[in-house]
Amino acid sequence: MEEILNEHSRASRGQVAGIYQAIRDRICLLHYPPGKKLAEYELAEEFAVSRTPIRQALQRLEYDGLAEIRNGVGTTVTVIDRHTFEDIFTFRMHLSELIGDFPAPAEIPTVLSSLDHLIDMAEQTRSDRDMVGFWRLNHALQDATGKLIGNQSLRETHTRYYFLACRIWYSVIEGIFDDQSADFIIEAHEIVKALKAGDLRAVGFIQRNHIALGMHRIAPFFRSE
Amino acid sequence: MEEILNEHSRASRGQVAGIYQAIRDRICLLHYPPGKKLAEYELAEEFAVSRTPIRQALQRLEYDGLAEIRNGVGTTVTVIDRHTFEDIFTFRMHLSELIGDFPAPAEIPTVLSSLDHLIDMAEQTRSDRDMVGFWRLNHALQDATGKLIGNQSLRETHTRYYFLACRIWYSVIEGIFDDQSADFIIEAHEIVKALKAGDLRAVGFIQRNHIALGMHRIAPFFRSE
DNA sequence: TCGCCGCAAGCTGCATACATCATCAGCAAA
DNA sequence: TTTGCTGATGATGTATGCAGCTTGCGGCGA
Repeated sequence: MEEILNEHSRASRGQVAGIYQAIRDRICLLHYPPGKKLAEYELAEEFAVSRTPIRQALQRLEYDGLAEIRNGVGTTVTVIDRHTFEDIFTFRMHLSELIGDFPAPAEIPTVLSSLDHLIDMAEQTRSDRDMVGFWRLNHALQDATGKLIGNQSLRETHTRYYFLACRIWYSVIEGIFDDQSADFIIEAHEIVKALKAGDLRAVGFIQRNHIALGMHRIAPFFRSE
Repeated sequence: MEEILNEHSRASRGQVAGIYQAIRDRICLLHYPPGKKLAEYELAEEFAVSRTPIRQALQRLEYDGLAEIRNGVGTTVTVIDRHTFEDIFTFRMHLSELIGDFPAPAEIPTVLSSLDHLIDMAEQTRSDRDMVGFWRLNHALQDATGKLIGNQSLRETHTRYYFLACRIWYSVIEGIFDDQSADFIIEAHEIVKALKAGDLRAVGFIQRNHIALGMHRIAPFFRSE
């Protein structure tokens, strides 16, 4: 399988960042499902580097809560139980509510144009049932709304827990794709409307409601497990 | 100079955690002031390990936002400007407000007894003008309130940004010790009262108000710089 | 005297070898 | 049959040497 993001092509400086991102994306896309063993030596061979930068990337992933390193045993992708799942989604809902408390730092027209583009692509991936494309659009939406957050700490945390959460809904995306992609487009449209009205607080609430929708949509899959 | 927390005494297992904690505490206590160079080789010699575990600890500190690693230059303690300072404190205020939204996971009586003990010690450090002791009590209060947070993600974030913030007020503690220590004791008492009344939401608001007080107390020091 | 170029020193980034730990299969004794 | 020991195995943890980057100083030329 090809790389989702061909980031680890740059040669000397900052290999770790690219490797980290590549592995993180694989985890989020369930190419590396929960419980999957992440052997340092194998990854080192694949990325054509030594174990050292791989270890750095894995340690960052552990710090993110995406991987678990046990001495003498190995590194595995973390398994998320229902309780943790609800914790993360609930927390993200609260975070989104805070967005409106800070003035937007980015230029609104720039964000609006990227949102327009994003909506167009979303219509396409929806009709194509392109899961990976849809997943990347979620990244893009996350990126766009992140630019509207006027508090650096909130923005960091917002991003951090997005990456913890995105792989969860991706694990059940097959069963909820129609609803989820429809809501995605609605969400993007609503955000555009809110932005045009200059109502940043509404953006946060729209996102919060959307996270809640996703949470209730995913929850049944956890109960059945 | 002796270690503040003698954590790096344990031999084989998890050296990194102890080293990380030791360096973090030094940064928070301004033993390593902003801009201070953290040379891997020196630290390796001091902790009697190789550069490898030192590098791990420094990378975690960088991820925390406490250190900055630049290739070919060195690792330095980050400098916090006024804007970042306000971002962090404001965000922490919002986080504290969320505490009341989740049921307390810990047993209240346990927390209450540790708070009682904490108040006694606070009176002592206040009359002794014991800055380091006071700093450790802040850690303890952070720990105690952390046990009241019923959402793991919120708890993690709460702790994370505490460590980013605590070194800031410590840098000006000399000028505000009397006010700060007095408020600390008041805060602890108020939290005890709120807990006895079963009003967890009040705990969050008390903490929020206290963070705001600290923020306004520290802000003038930034303006003069 | 001023400015530019190049080299050298010091630091982090990376690769590699070795140490240590956790696990389990296999065997022997109760 | 069960239990407990033991050695092999494969993983991560650590030490160390070298490569590459950044910076500053000194020398050289205008």
